[in-house]
Amino acid sequence: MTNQEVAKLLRNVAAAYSIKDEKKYRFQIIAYQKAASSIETLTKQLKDLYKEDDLNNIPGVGESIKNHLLELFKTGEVSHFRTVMGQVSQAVFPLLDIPSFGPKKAYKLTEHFNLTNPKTVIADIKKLAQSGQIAELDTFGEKSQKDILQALDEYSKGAGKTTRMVLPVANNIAQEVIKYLKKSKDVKQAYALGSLRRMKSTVGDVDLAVSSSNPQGAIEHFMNYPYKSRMIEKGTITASFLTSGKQQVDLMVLPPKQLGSLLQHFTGSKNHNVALREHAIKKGYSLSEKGIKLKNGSLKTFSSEEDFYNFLGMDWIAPEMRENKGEIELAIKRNLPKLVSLSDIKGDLHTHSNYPIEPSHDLGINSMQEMVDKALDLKYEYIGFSEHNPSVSMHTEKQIFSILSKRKAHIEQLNKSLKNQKTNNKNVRVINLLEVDILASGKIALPESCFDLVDAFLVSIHSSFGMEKKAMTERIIKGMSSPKAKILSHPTARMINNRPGINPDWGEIFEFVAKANKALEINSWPERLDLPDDLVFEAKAKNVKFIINTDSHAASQMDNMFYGVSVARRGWLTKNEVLNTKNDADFSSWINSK
DNA sequence: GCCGTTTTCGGCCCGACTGTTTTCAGTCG
Repeated sequence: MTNQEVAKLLRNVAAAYSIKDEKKYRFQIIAYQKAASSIETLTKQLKDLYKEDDLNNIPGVGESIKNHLLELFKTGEVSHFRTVMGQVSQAVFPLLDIPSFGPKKAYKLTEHFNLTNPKTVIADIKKLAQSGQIAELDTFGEKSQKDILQALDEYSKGAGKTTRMVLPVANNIAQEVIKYLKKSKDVKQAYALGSLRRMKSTVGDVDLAVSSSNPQGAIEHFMNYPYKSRMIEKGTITASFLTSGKQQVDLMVLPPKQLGSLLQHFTGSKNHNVALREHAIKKGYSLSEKGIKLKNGSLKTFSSEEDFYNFLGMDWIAPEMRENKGEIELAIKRNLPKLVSLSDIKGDLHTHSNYPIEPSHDLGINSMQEMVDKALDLKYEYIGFSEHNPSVSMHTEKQIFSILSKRKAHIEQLNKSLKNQKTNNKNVRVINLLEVDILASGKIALPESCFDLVDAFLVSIHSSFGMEKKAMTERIIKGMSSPKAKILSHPTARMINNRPGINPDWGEIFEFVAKANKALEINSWPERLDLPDDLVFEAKAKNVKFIINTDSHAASQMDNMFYGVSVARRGWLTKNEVLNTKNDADFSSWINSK
């Protein structure tokens, strides 16, 4: 059972409790939901923690839920859960992933129409709505019935509560809508907030905030956005619509003097905000998007987010850190890490040119010279070319040696001409790297005779993703043990929304990497963002060093560095832990070290 | 059911919007 599935199970238990008696079980419901969200963000599989007898340190999981989990992994089910969930129709649960359906609505419908089959319940509800029977139900009406059909229709096309966009998709929507918003005289400033501002690897819906002295006017303008498919809601300070691509955009508008609390509130995360408000209660304050309610009941407003945090007795916290992982405590102690930023980056070490290396995977589309020009634009001091190794099955060892010899000479020639061209103190040095597969056996996909034709390897996994934990761990460590292997590229090999990624013992790999003076890559490709931020956070605690790379297959893609830096920031990395913030001389001495 | 820089008992974030009501329940973030 995966963490996702366990989390869903706990949420279902919470839903069953709220159906039974929401008041009576109020705090159990919150506890189960908290445990679910905590389990969802674990970096280790619960099942592994269970095997290692290590279920004691999961936040939100106490004695009671821990014992339920023990029973779950031991026997495959939990008698307490069965009792609680058995009191409602099993047909309730599939409905809970449909937007606008909560426990109460799902229960009322399944109960009244006696729906018991979880496999057909969605189709059953659709038929009932189409035949007009739902509108006749108490507390339902024509509009609710229509809304249900709408929600079911969108759900069938993939719009569930859990579907999420990758960052560039969300970013494009946000920029489009912001550009449109700024055309209105009622819009002073507009910002992208929520998980997009926190740069989470995926975004559920696009949250925007506007400061305006005429919120109604701003909302009207927002609602006239030309590329929307339908309105979801529209109030006096908030509104939402679905874009033509069926992505949800939420807006909140407040006057400029309340912009600080608005930014803070709408950036989240939910867990960060809850923790911040619990902290504020101890001081006698109550926080909301409107400002801070003081003990005497008056509302203090903030035009800047910095002032809002400062008033609570803490430093401003970078949005990427706002996940309630201890950032509030550090902000109070005025001891937050100074996060790495894009301008700290001095080189990109994972790029693919179109140099004819006859690789096992894809080539890039631009020449080395074109990629170098882009590196100069970005004011880098160095760029590493790391095309895939020549295909081992298609070539003899001799042929590979010949290809790599020519490539080495080509790079040396390129460096020579770059040195002579040096202008305006702008120069860049080319580093001769190679991305080499770690085969299932742990062997490197390159003959040893060719090792000296390259300065260093990025090693990576491109096949046999499903290996057992222990075998996978050994494979990676063996692959990284070659003295030339300095960087483990896109370590989990995940593809967001597509492939889950491998499951080795990360703790063991982190220890190896730190001890052997090697580095883990943070891959900036938006569908990868790999190492994922939560594992970066863990690896940092084990003194692992990182390199942020773009994995570009075209010069223009080197701009993706921004996304990788965001992953690093979400993992709380400072400049010291990111090796490609070093100057050329220092970086060179690391990459050539044995 | 969880948790501890006021607590091993007694607390537990805060508000917006809609559809159905005529003061609220349900959902969402």
